[in-house]
Amino acid sequence: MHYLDRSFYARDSLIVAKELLGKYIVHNHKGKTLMAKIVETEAYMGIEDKAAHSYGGRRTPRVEVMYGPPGHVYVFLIYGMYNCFNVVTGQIDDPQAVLVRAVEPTAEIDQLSINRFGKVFSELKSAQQSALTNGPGKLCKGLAIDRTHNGVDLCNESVQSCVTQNDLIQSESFLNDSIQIAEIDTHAFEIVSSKRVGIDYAEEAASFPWRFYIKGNPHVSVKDKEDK
DNA sequence: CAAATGATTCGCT
DNA sequence: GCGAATCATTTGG
Repeated sequence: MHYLDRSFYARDSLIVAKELLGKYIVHNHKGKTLMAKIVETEAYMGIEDKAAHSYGGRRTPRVEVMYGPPGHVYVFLIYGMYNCFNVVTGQIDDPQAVLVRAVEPTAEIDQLSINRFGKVFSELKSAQQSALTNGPGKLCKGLAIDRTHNGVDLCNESVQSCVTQNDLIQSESFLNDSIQIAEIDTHAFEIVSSKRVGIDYAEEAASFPWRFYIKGNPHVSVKDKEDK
């Protein structure tokens, strides 16, 4: 197993979106290691992508992290109540990102279940069990990711860079709630490309096949007909 | 199954 | 003020 380094993220969003499939989000949170496999992503290509928050070079406080270095987390609030977890890709001042739309729980499933529904997994209705993390808002709730994680560095080197004790304290508290993405296994799978979800306002960009998911995976949020 | 609907906050015009 | 990279629930076939 190894954590992805910054060079992984410093590429075109379309490439990173595909290569993030099968990787694992690892969230060290309140003494537990919440972990889940990425099974569905969407690429947002920045300035020229009408569906992107950074379309046309829009640079507001909300989207500022997208203009920063790759390998950082962009979390935004959607519809007043749900968080969406994104990874900044590309280069500085090229505001691209990948939205993670669905994950498959692989550890601490009771903790994910409690975060989502306040009950352990075995007490959930079967509909709730199968919909635990199959959507961008759902996976954030399950993995305890919210806007406090906006701007967090996925390639955190804070331990190595500590000089003073104060640095160390800060880095430990950072490590207490760190997010990283790991490659753990390399099972083969087929990738389905499809239209992105929820961007009907984006005119011709609404039909670009910039959503990617693992074919046949039961945790994908929206499946194409041929994959049902 | 699919479609309709209400929830609820923030960022921007 | 408006509408959003959503979700749970309800309603109807």
